Amino acid sequence: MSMGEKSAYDVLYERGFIEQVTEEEPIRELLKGKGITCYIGFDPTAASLHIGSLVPIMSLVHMQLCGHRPIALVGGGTALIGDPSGKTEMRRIMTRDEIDVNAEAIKGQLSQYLDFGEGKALLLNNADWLADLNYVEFLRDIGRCFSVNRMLTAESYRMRLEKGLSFIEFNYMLLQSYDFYYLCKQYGCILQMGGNDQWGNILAGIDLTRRLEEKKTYGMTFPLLATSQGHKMGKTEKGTVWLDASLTTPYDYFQYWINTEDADVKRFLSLFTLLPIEEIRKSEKLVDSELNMAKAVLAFEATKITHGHDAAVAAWGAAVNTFGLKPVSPDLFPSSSIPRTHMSQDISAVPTVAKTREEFVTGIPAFELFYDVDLCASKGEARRVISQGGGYVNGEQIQAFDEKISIKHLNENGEIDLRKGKKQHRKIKVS
RNA sequence: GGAGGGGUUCCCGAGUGGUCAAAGGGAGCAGACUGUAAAUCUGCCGGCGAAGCCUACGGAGGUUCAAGUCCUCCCCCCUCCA
Repeated sequence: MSMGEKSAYDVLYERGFIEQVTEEEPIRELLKGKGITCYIGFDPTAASLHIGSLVPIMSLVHMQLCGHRPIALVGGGTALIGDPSGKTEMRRIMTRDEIDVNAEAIKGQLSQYLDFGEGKALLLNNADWLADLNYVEFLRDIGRCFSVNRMLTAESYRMRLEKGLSFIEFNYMLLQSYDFYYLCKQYGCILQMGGNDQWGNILAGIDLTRRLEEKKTYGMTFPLLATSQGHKMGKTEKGTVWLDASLTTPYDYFQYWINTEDADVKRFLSLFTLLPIEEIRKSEKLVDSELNMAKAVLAFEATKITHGHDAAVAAWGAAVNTFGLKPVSPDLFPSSSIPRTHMSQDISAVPTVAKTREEFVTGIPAFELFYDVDLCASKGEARRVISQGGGYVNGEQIQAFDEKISIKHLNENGEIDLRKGKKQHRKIKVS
């Protein structure tokens, strides 16, 4: 490795990934080399990962880029139990089938980010070794290594002792510890990473591995993702932004990032893009329209990583057309592949609904159309929104909620542009 | 197993038998101001609708002209005691 090259630790540190490590110096040394095997677990509690998982995912991406071997562990087995960490109450217990379906979907998603080619990374499911454990054997071999007294002092459990904690959840820590032990033994994994709420579970795994294998292992946690407003972006929050294109379109995904608060731009560029940190640092002093360009770059690069270059370009193009997004100056973020000039009128990324010409001959009341194209969740909401001045056809504010939208609103391309508020567009293609 | 306290609309949380689609806060949506930002202010915030109707307060029954509010049984959660 050449002198100037950054180690994985340096990269993760300077990009703001590291919240806590078990032992800073040894880990720093360890990551200077190559071929370290590390792992992060992903819970298959939903059919798709969401933005909250992006920090762990990106950390694995960096590890791989630095020549290490990440293991992405889908928690098909642990999900059967339910992790109480960071939860204020017990989660619904999921069925085996639900979890299996989710686990498969998540495997596919992780493949978008990591190269699971031979020896480069591993994609495992802990159901493979947890589901068939024998209870008595497990208690004798693993259970004896855990002190209940000590477990009760863990923050994640202490919190739950106020509200109630079931025995099944109390065992989660043992299973996750067993995972680490297992991965260490089978794959030589010596570093477990995860969100900061995983700190207790990670420490427990390190202890177990030392007791059973007499091997030294390490842990690292990431800050839990929140906006500078303190809003969580977790999956239990409203408005979840999924990584699956069918749940959150690339266009909406792009829009999510471009709406980033000013104060978060630099941090998010560091965490969610692969742009060189030196270029990102320069974004700190950007203001006004240049800061918005930085947001465009953030949105573009983040969308590219998740949905690919073409989808990112399409989403960018739609933003240019719809919001008059300015092209990014060539001297800002030179490493970004964001298009720097306007291109042809491609706003295909704006959700489009096909309609027949007949439907518009007599005209359709605006509120019904808003409901129909899914801009509003109910006709009642549509009435309210339009009555309050939040409805637009072709950029013109709609005056009455039952105003008829008809063929006279068609533009030269045979389209009608509907808009709710400032940001939510829907295009109607009439044929 | 015993005693007590709870389960309310997306979340938290108030709720005297009628004036409860249900206070208040948060989230969300829209308007103004802006930079597709934040902050702030304003309006909205179960569904369908012209009035009005329908669906909701853990579940099932019951009392009543009328029940989130009373009774019975069941389910779940919490606290203390065993």
